[in-house]
Amino acid sequence: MPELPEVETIKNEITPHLLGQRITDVNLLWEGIARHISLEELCSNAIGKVINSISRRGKYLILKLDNNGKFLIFHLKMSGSLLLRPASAEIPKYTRAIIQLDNGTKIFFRDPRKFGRIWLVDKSEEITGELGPEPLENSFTPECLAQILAKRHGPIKALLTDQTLIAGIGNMYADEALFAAGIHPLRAGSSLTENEIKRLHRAIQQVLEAGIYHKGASIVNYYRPDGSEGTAHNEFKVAHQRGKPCPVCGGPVERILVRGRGTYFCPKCQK
DNA sequence: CCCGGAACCTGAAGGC
DNA sequence: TGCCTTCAGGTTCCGG
Repeated sequence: MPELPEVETIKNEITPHLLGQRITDVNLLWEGIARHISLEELCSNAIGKVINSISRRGKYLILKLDNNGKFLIFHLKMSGSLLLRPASAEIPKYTRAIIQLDNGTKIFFRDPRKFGRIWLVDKSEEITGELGPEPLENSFTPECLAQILAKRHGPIKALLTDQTLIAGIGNMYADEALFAAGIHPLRAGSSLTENEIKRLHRAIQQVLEAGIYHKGASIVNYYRPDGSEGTAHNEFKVAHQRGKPCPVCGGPVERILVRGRGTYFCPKCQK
């Protein structure tokens, strides 16, 4: 599942192939992927335009188009991936959209489950405006995290994955961060001590940076733009490790549901 | 405002 | 072998 480290990896790896390139064609194999705009409007606003910057905000990928200053925005949701292939390549299975560039590269937006979306907007904030702070930016401090958690009584696991509170953390990295900080996923956000918040803040940054360093986690349906897999999941200590020994105490990793989401943790190490 | 649960989707996995 | 049910989770929407 693409979360912040996966989308950051995709951004880093597509940038050299996309930056400064002109879009020569847009093809939708499933029109629902761009349901917020008509096909005609999407094509007329994208074809002929040059991609002059590529950025990430939370789990969104943002391409800024030259000439009209509009933004082409992707969200891969749970099962999406972007593959870059030569124009002559066969269309990969589950391709929902194809964007052709004038350097001969095709961007294949694959998405078996059809959750992914494409938007074209005048201002990127129309899509990303409600997102919380970027957890890897300097402005995201322990005090910032403390303010976010104060007065919130929901389980800390659910708060960490709420994109309006902090942008980019999903199910896998929330579990890893809580394990690294030694905090039980069902603790109320407001119950965390100052010390626990400091540990959690540090853990969030560490697990996300490790994820980026290992080019993302390929648990299911995540591929880098060249089709290869990331290796971050090999470093996971609890996420998707049900029944395996906790690397600290050796006890079995357990799985519970928190807000309907599978949550992996060590009941001995996380209080 | 805050919280929790259903819905959107379809491939994979498990039960019988 | 094969049909059926259940599960997976990022985000949005809706109800309490």
